[in-house]
Amino acid sequence: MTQQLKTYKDIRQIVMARITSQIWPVGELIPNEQDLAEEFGVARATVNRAIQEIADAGFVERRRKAGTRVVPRRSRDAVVQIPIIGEQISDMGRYYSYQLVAREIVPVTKKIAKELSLTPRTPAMHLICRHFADDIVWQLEDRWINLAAVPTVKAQKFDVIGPNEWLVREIPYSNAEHVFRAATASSIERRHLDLESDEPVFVIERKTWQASNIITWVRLSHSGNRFSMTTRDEIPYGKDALE
Amino acid sequence: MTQQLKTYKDIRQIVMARITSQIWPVGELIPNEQDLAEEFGVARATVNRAIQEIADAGFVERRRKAGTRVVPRRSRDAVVQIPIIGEQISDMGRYYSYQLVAREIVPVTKKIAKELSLTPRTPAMHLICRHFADDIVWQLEDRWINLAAVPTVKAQKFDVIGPNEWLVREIPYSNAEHVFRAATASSIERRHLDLESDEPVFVIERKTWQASNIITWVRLSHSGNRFSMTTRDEIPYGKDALE
DNA sequence: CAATTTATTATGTATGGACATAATAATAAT
DNA sequence: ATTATTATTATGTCCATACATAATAAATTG
Repeated sequence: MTQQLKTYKDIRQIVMARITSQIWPVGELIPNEQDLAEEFGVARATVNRAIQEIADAGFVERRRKAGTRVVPRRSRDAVVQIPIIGEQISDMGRYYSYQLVAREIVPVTKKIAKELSLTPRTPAMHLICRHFADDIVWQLEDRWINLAAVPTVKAQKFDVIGPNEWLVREIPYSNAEHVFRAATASSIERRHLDLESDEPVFVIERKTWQASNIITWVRLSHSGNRFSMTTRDEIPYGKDALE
Repeated sequence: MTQQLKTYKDIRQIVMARITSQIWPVGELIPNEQDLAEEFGVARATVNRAIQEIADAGFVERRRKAGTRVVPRRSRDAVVQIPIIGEQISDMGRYYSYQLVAREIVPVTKKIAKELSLTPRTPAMHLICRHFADDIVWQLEDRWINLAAVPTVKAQKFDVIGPNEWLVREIPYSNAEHVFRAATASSIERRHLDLESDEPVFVIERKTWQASNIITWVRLSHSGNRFSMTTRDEIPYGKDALE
């Protein structure tokens, strides 16, 4: 009521509603910007902004001259938040603590050499840490750090702050690759994760790099019985015009 | 060379580089739009568009009057693609096939009643299917469909096309919640997934709904030894100006 | 009829100007 | 000194217009 003129958010919301309600079904061309601008009583630039964002979110495809088309719902994306471990545990309302199990500078194994793109037997820093939620082991961290990429790491003791926290502060912007898998627990994991017999582990492996320099590789293991990852993905642009 | 004037993508790229290279470090205010517009020789609207997108990607925070600030790298997001199973297997260059193991309309169990928000013992469609890659079982699908939300499902036999494919076509735009976990194989999974002894399973559970109507709940299980999920997350706006 | 050129069209991007809005700072009033 | 008012500032949004660009359709040519 208080609102007469339509904003680009209104238009984004209306267009999105027409797509999800299949007024404009999958495969269909939607009206061009000029027509929509007239319908809504706004400038073409305003319509353009609204539909651009919908296209960025992947619901329509736009091609010059051809127009804008509703695309079939592609493979679902699930945005998984890989949380900072301490924050995650605090958010659960539990007490977080950290323990350094091992810290050594040793030649890389063949597998790690490959992961870090180093020649075999180059020295690297190897760390093993445990992360607790209320005195229950929540995560076992098995990490290798490339000394050439992060020379300052040699001065770090990691006795009070964990390597992840330190690295995020030292190298805030890096690229990453994650692998998620279910695995049978290794002997190290059985020793440190306090597992029931035959309990599987949920493993997250992460490699991070910056401009082709591989910085670190880490394997994060969790009790299969106690750990899961959840994501909730809602169709965007639902009703933020009412905000 | 061929390019004299700066586009909003150029500016986005330059600003992003200054952030990742810590010329503008975490916590710092960056110059205001007017100043940047003058520096780059463009209109303020152009700078606005560039920085808006960087803000949407979560690298800076903008507040009126206060200005634009580089934010600390928050919890990592990993965008996991939950693929359409058939496409995923074809993309691996393998032959996809599908088998319906069971199809029945039965009262829901207590657990499923909760997942689908139904009163206990309401009838629902229960399906068990197997998805193969070159005659190896790749995925076991255990699905429940809410008959009230999708009445047309009763006419579907699912003998040649899988329920997921059918549902995506029937209800293209729905919200979803995913849970990923590592689990010990159940007897059904051992029977149908062709597992080694004590091999864990990688489980994806998905619930989908549309406007508060829960449509379906599904548990997708995979061999822990053969299955993993990978994501690669790169810092955006690196060099698309060179495209 | 096929191949090439030209016109048309929808989207993509930029501009300068305008006004709105939220947050802060400065000022005035109690 | 505290509180209420007013000014200032950076971002948020919109407009009308202009021109660029990619894709397609139409017209022309060999």
